[in-house]
This record gives sequence, structure tokens and C-alpha cells, in this order.
Amino acid sequence: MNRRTYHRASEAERREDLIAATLDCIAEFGIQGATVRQIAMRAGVTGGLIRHYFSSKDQMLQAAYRKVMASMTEAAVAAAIEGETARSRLRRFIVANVTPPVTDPRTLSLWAAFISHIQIDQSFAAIHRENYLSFLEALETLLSAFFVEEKRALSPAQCRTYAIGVNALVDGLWLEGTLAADTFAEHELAENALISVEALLRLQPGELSAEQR
Amino acid sequence: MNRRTYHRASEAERREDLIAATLDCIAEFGIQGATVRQIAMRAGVTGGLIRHYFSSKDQMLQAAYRKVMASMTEAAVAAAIEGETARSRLRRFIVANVTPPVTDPRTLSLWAAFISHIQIDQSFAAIHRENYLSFLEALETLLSAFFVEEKRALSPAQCRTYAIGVNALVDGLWLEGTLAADTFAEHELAENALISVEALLRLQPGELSAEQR
DNA sequence: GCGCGAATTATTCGAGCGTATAATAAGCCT
DNA sequence: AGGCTTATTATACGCTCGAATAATTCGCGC
Repeated sequence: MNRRTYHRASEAERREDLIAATLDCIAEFGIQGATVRQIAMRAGVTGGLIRHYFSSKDQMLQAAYRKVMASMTEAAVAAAIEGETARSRLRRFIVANVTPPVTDPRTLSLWAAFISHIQIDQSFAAIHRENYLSFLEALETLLSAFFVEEKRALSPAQCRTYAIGVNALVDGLWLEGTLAADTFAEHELAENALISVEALLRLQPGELSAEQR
Repeated sequence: MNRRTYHRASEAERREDLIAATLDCIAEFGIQGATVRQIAMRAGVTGGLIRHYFSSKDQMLQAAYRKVMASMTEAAVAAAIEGETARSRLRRFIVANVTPPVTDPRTLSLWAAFISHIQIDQSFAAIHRENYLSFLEALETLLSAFFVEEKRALSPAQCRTYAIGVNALVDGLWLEGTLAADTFAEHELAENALISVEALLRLQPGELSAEQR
């Protein structure tokens, strides 16, 4: 008799809520624990509503994956554009990638959960590829601008090789630093990242890592 | 009436089969698809048998995680010990980590599936930590031996910093190379790895990457 | 202020989940 | 060769899953 009262939300905010709830559940209970019912409860709605906004649970998971990756790159790119020189932008980009909120156990859990699905479901593979290439391109752009600023000539091929190496290093430090967070002090990871990148690019010590030139 | 005939296997080989079947299922269907019944079918037994060898499905998953990590480090360490000089051992170790069978989409899927669970279940966190530290230590040992051989003095702290950086780089290249395998040619990744590591360690170009000294 | 479309709830369905237990067949020991 | 242990099968149980459908309530347009 007594039905629950409810609020009719706009499509955009409802979808957002559902995606956020999905990510909460995956982070807290794993992808197996992210059931339609759990997600709905977390979002404060009933299970049936999910299929009103997504044609299947799988489609909602894909939307959630896009959301995770978008916020990761967004955070790093936002940090970078605040730099005034190419050197500063590169520096900020690298530091942002090994600093909260990007280095966050929850984010890593989500990322890993989706990564483990890209060999199973082609839709996830496409989302991954899209994001990987866009990250690599952003990094390559920052790098080449930096080298121009430094008046150091570099072939596009060399620049790409550097981008691949720096990307790997940043990814690896992000992984290491997040998974073994208690092993590293506050800024230890960021310092290590800058020193490692400048070594990787064969720069002089301090050329990138020093606070200011 | 007609019960299935069966073979009584030794405990060791049965456990091995069950773990292998578990990994097959996770790789093929994801961790959600690795159900007791699927795993049993893959192993050619019936579901009930699993609980004769493992006190719960979760314990079997943990055993499977250990197995994955063990075979990864094993492959790299086995490659390393065949080198005759410290330089060669370091070189082989790095190359092995960015070369099949370590770089394998299936392995990466499995790794990611378990990584995504270490924030949820402490048992998985312990297994991760154990393997991470042992990998880091193996790398540190190889590095310090290499520096001794090169007659280059290095403080233990510096050596550890290098180990963390190289570890990150190798992990990152492993990730990148496996996830975007079609982007890289056969030995491109290994070459990039060696060149990047030698830059990271501030070695002369070719000091580590050249085929032989 | 009321009616109507649609967002949301409630309920149901069949399938599949992990686990527990009882029945059975395999194969070693003497 | 035959009995005994136990590895293995078979079956059942209680729950939860994703999805479909029916019933209801919200809130905008007039």
C-alpha cells in the first residue's frame, strides 16, 4: 500500500548518481559485488530504475569505466595547463600523475577491475585504447613543447620513444606508489618521478626536478 | 544410476589442475565468471570436489593468485641467472620482463583481476606485498652487483632509489607493451626498455643496451 | 488545479551462485 | 581377492543474480 515516495531527477544527474554508485560498489565489494541491487541501494533508488537509464548492467559498467579514466586524465591535464612554461607544464603533469587524487587506492582498484575486463569484452578494450592513445598524445605534446623551449632538436620518432618511456615510468610509479603507499613518504614519489624522468630524457640533474630555474 | 567413472589423482596434481582451471576461467570470463561450476567443468570434475581441496572458493582464488605471481617472477629470474656477468644478468632480467611469456594479455588480465581485489580482501593484499617486496629485492640485488662490477660506488639508498625507478619503468613498459601489443614491433619494447634503463641509471648509451661489450 | 506522460517502485521469474551432505566407486593394503 | 579408506560424484538447499513486467506516483503543460 504505502509506496516509497521519490524525487524525479533530471536524466543527467540520475545517470551521474548511478555511475558514482556503481564505482562505489566496485571499489568496496569488487566487480562481483557491484550488483544491480547493491548499486541501486547505494544510489538511493530501486533496482528496476537502472534499466530505465541503461539498456543493461554491462552498458552501465562501460559508462563507469569512461568516467574513471576521464577523471584521471582530467586531473593531470588540469594541473599541467596551469604551468606558465613548457617545462613547468611537463613538470606539473608528471607530478600530478603520482600525487593524489590520481594516486588513490580506490582509483587503482577501479582501474584494475576494468583492465582485467578488456580481454574479455571488446567494448572495454575500445575504451582503454581511446584513453591510452589520448594520454600518450598529451604527453608527447608536452614533451615536444618542452624540447622546443629548451632549444633541443629532436626527431618526432625520438620524441615518441621518449613519450613511451615516460608514460611507462609514470604508470609504473603510479602503480608502485599507490599499491605500496605506506612505503613512500609524502613527496618522495613525486621527487623520484621528476629525477627519473630527467634521467630518462638525458637532462642535467635539476633541469626538470629543481623547484624553479 | 550410471555414475560417472573417474580417476583418483594425487593431491598435488589435483590442486594444480584446479588452480589452472581457475585461472583459465578468470582469464576467459572474468572473475565474475569464474564460478565453482565453471571451474570444475574446466578441470573435468564436479563442483563438490573443489571443497575437498580448498576450504572455500576464496582460498582457491588466493592460491591461484600466488601461482600467477610466482610464474611471472620465476620466468624473469630464470632468464637472469643464465647470464654470466652482472651486466648480462641485469640485462636479461629486464628483457625477460617485457617479453613473452611475461608480456601476455592473459597474464595481465589475471594480474589486474587480483590487483583489483587487494583493497577489498586483506589476504590478497598480503600476497601482493610479499611478491612486490621480493621482486624489488631481486632487482636491487642485480643492480648492486652490476654497479660493483662496473666499479661504480653507490650508496645503498641510491641503489634502492634506482631499484624503485627501474621497477616502475619495467612495470609500466610491461603494462603498455601488453595492453597495446599491436602498437609495438617484436623487439621494440625490449630495446626501449634497455635504453630507458640505461638512461635512468645515467649510463653511457650502449653500456647496457649494446648486444655485447 | 488537473490530467497525462513518464520516471520510479514493486513484484515476479528462471537461472545460477556457493555450500553442505549423502551416496558411491576407486584403488591401496594385507 | 576382498575389505577399508577416501576421493569423487550426485543432489539438494537457501540465496542472490539480472531482467521483465505491472502498478503507482510525480510534476510539467495547459
